[in-house]
This record gives sequence, structure tokens and C-alpha cells, in this order.
Amino acid sequence: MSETLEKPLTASFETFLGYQLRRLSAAAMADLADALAEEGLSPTLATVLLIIETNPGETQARIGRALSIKRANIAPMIAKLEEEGLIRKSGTDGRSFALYCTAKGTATARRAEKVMRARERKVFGALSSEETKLFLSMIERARSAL
Amino acid sequence: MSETLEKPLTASFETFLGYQLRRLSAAAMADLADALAEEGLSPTLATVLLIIETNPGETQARIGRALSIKRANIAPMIAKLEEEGLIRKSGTDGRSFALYCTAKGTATARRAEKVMRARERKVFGALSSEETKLFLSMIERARSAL
DNA sequence: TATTGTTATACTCTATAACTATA
DNA sequence: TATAGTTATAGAGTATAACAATA
Repeated sequence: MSETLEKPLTASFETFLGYQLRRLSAAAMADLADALAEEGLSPTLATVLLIIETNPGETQARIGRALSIKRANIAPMIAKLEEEGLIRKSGTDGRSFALYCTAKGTATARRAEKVMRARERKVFGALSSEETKLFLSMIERARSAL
Repeated sequence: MSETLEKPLTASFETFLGYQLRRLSAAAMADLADALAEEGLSPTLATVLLIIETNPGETQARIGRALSIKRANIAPMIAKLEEEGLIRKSGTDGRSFALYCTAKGTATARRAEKVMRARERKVFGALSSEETKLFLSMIERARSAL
């Protein structure tokens, strides 16, 4: 255990918000994925389930647009949530379905939301509410520049 | 073009920094990937090339640790950069290699760095230097909570 | 014509496990 | 024993293209 401290490597992108953001986002995602594994959900699947629970009767096209998930990619997610008995489709339109959580899906969504909230507190709990507000406003400004 | 405004869907995670961060990071990544495509590099490959250019003679294990890329994942990246004539390996240790940019690799790294800097300005240029500093400090605090 | 859902396919990034060679 | 590099493999997540059915 000589524990030689490793000389840190330098790089210009270390000072880039884009890079640091990406690193933090990846680490937080992995942490959340671990925590959600006990519910059998990935972070993305959890957001899909939660938004259906909060907005019953919406179509998967609208849900996809709200989460920036393409139709082609959300189709198998919806199929998986249905297979697992978490949501059900109720044909209304002939070419689309109204989506609803089952009782099991609602219970899972509530637990997943608790997990997400707990991780949010764990990672960002040290920030003041002032800082949190500023953080969100900066994210919003950055997104509007894209 | 009746442009009916789509009713926004609600979800508790919309107020989570973790979620907004992920969305911003994904969008910024896609934007950067587009811009780097003309150099034939992905964002991750660009960071690997750049860190080799700034730290000549390092091994891929140390580079991987600096970027949080696993040995198993960085091996094919190094191989690709070498195939394209951007870096070269110089055996030193018997079980590892010192990595160096070729002239072509250095030129590509410089251009890639310009592209990254331009995108950084585009996305985060509206933030004041005070805000940028605070943003970085918040990211650092969040990362230390993981 | 435009939209919805679907399938096929490919790419990027990440993760684990197992192997060889060397320190 | 620990480390470096490599290969195989799997899993998320995302992207485009094409298709049938419906609006």
C-alpha cells in the first residue's frame, strides 16, 4: 500500500462546462441506475412510467416529444412497460393509444419517484435553494442556445 | 400550418437538477458530435486525442483513469486513433506503451480543440464569468457527493 | 399529406469477465 | 499479487430509414 499519488493529467477541456457537465451527468446517471435497479427500471424507463402516471391518457408520441425520445425508440419501452404489467394501452384513435398506469404501475412509479428524489437530495442536497434556482436558470439558458 | 401549441406534460422530475442536467448534457453532446464529425472524431475520441497531445508519453491506463474510461473500453479507442495515424505507441515498459501524437494527430487535436471551444462559447457564452465559476463549483460539490 | 406506431439496423458509450504478459 | 493491455460480450440510449394503417 505505498499509495503513490498519481500525477494528474492536464487538458484544456477540464475547464469546459460542457465536459464537466457530461462527467457529472454520467456519474449521477450511473448512481441513479443502481438505485432504480431494484424496481427493474432504468432511469429513462422510470421517467416514461412517471410521466404516464402524472399524465394519464396521453399517447406515446406526445410522451416521446415531452422527453425528447424518438418514436422509434419509445415503442419498445412502452412495450416493455406493458409486458411487465405497469401500464396498459386503451385504443381510442385507431392509429394511437391512450396510455394508463395499472395499479402495479402506479405503485412502482411512486417508489421510483421516491428513489429519484432521494438521489437528487444526495447529489445536490448541499446546494442552497438560491443556488439550485440559479443552476436551473443557467441550464435553461444553455439549452436555449442549442 | 395551424401550429396548435402542444399542451406541455407535467412531471415531478422536471424540477430535478439531475434530470435537467442529463437533458442539457445529451443535447450539448449531440451538438458537439455533429461539429466534430468533420474531424472524424466523436466527443470521447476527441478528449482522448487531446489529453495525449497535452500529456505526451502517458500510458493508456493512466489516460483512462484521468477520463474515467475503463481499460477495456479505451483499448479500441487507442487502436482506432493509431490506425488513423493520429497517435503512435512507443513501447517502453514491456507491458505498457508511451503514447504520442503524430504531426497529423497534433494538427487534428488543435482543430478539435477549436471546435470544442467554439461550441462551449455557443452554449455557455451567455453566462457571466461569475456564473461560470459558480457553475463549476456546484458541479464539483455535486460530484464529491457521489 | 401528415401522423402514429412499428421494425430493422447501426453507432456511441459503458460494464463485466476472462485471458496473456509483465512488474 | 498487482498491473497493463486485449478481446468478447452485453446493455443502455440514440439515430435514420422504411413500412402499414389511419387522420
